[in-house]
Amino acid sequence: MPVRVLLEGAGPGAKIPSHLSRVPISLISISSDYTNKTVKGKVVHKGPLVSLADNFILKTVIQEEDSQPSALPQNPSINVVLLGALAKDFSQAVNQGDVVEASGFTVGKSPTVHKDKLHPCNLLLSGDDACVYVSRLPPPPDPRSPPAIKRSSVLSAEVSRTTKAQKYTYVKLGDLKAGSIVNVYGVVVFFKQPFKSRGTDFCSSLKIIDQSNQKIGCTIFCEKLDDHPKIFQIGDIVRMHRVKTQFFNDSITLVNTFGFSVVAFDGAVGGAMEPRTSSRSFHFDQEDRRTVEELRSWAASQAVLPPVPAISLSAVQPKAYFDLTCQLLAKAPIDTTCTLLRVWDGTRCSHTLLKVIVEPNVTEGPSSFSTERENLIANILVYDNHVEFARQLKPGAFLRIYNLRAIAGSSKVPGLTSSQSEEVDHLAFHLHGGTAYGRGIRVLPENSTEVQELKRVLDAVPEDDDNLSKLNDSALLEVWSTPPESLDGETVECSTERSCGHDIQPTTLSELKRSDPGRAHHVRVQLRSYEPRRLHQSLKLYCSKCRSMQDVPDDELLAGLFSEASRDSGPYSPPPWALSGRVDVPGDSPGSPNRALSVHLSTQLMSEGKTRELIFLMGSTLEETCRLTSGYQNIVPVRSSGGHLALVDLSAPFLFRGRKRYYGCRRCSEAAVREPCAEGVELIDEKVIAEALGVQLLQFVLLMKLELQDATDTLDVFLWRDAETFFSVSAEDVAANQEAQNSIRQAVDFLCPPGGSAGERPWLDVCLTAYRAEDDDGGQNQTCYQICHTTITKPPFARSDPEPA
DNA sequence: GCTTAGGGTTTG
Repeated sequence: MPVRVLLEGAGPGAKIPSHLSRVPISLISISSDYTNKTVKGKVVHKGPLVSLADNFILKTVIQEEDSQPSALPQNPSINVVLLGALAKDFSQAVNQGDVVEASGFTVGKSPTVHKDKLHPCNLLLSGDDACVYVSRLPPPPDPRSPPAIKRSSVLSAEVSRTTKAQKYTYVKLGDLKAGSIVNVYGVVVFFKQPFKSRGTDFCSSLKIIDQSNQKIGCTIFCEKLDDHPKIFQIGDIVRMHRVKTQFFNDSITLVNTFGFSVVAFDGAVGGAMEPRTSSRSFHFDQEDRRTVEELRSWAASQAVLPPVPAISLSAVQPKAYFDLTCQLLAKAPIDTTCTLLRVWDGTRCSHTLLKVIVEPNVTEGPSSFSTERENLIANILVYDNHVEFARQLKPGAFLRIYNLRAIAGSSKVPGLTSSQSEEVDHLAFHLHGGTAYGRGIRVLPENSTEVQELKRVLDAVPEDDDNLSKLNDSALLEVWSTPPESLDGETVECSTERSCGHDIQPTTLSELKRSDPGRAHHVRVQLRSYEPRRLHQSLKLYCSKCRSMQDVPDDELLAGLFSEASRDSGPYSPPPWALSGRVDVPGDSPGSPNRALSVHLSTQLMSEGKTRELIFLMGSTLEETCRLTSGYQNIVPVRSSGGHLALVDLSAPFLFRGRKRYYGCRRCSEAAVREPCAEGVELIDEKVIAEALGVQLLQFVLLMKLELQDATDTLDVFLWRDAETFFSVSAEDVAANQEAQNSIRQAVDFLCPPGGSAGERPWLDVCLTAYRAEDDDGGQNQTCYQICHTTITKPPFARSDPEPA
């Protein structure tokens, strides 16, 4: 068994072999030998198990665990690619949050280092030597925790749970009876972050609802914060195991009981199914996935959910209560009941922010910032019970602060010296004492979508010394933010243009929703939001034959496939039409040696002198293949299989042409290595080669879901068939070059500025078609909308190219 | 040892 689960106290044999010694992730490098070495880390990302024709591959990211909690904002993380049975076992046995130790790995260069900024190397685990150990250790000793006997009982409960593979049943909230122990699912409509109770535990308070429309209050007592529900916002979905029902004030409430566990999920329809849990093992199958999806779509269609009060600093108005997602830059104690948190979210508040003077030398983090930066920093005063929590926060942490109050110009702010005049109408922020209204602070995990989104906004803020582009203001904004005065009015300048030629009057979204499908419509709208937020995920591979759509594999996965393909090169006989030889691949750095790889060429092409037009290349790494594209127009990677030449698995590109890579459909291709017919063919391109190889060529497409908005309603529409027209970019270019990717990012940021309010979003003239489509469950027909014949005409601000002063 | 809290008409 390549994945071994180690449990403390499980006896000999459940130990990592003593001849192995551990290497810190930070010290991993290409040149060293890692025989008898291990790498240990916490699984911070676990990718899906990808099944290939005769293999499995899985990508994960592990992070070095520091013995001191939260010493650094980020410990070193490294990509790990697992292949074969190991990938399958890992997928089943290991959960995000587990600590794993790997041995028998090889070290390669990480092809995604520029994108993910993780370790420059990756680990490849494949073959018999590779092994992953999963540590299921009890929690670190805690002075307040009960003696070991309790821990061991918790641990044995854990073991029996994992071995039994229990099937859980869930009770609908409308069917709860007092005096039983149940498992439930629900959508969160109210929550309080865990707070210290008067007893021994922290207490979380939730209210959840489900399709039975019954709202149920839940109280969770746990000593460890990590065992509490990880709720980030209203609409999140929780699954709780082993809660007891009891009557209080004439209604049923839920309280956790022995063996309690909870998993939380983002509530967004179509969002990631990333479980938030501290459980070391938990059951989650297709049925659970469906339950979460059903709750998501049910909640989305109901008006039961209170609005999420999350806004950015740019949208804050005096006296408002709101939730803020932000990064902590610095903090300073004010007095025993009050602490100052200095935070930002990358957006500029439209009101001047109050400055708070603190005593010198008490600030943790930078004590001052540039004037420009100061204008983006909100000063938050947290009081009473929150002071204790704030003390544990480290500058750099990403936070969500709930029920913040914006207060204009109070001269009574503690720490404001008497010599400082009252600053009228300057906004300060208060987190009042107590937990009413869910007041509290939560540290958001680095890998959460919330933090990813925030980082994107923060990254877009110009550097400190920049003489800040003044493009972002008045004159332009006024043009963009003027709402349409009438639907046919010419008063609004729009940032898109229709090219459909339909002679129809613009309609409102609410009218459009009432009309029958099968027609085209013109609307004037703003872009309220879009998915996927990570734009590279909008690039897909589409098969025009079977109409399937799939994600584009990332380089980490591809590198693993190439590495795997080069591993098992048994003897083979090249096809009769091929001329075989060797090609020198230069080393990747000046000192490193060249490698000679086997290549096969078409005799016919050779005879025509076309030696550089097409090679079949064996045993290359992904990187080497890419490097050779400068010398050969078409490179088809091949391997030996069953004594013959075969294509590498169709999960990998079957063809490299310059920076472009071409994929084939695994379902519709009957691939074999054959000689292309080059007679009378001007240009040997992907189509010629795909045809020769029996490959059904996949097409790069862009697929996004946009939420449009006008004064009457909002509407989810797809941008797919005409996505290239919309962005004036080809999907193939997006797949191959960064500039095309950037142009989409700029366009989207222009249509929907990060952190921007509705007033900052330009108006768009859009042509939509409405059509009936079967939904995923196969039964119900639903009306879908697609943007067509529409092009963005206004170029985004050239932020990187400010006007000379 | 088997409590703790049980939202909410919002302080500084």
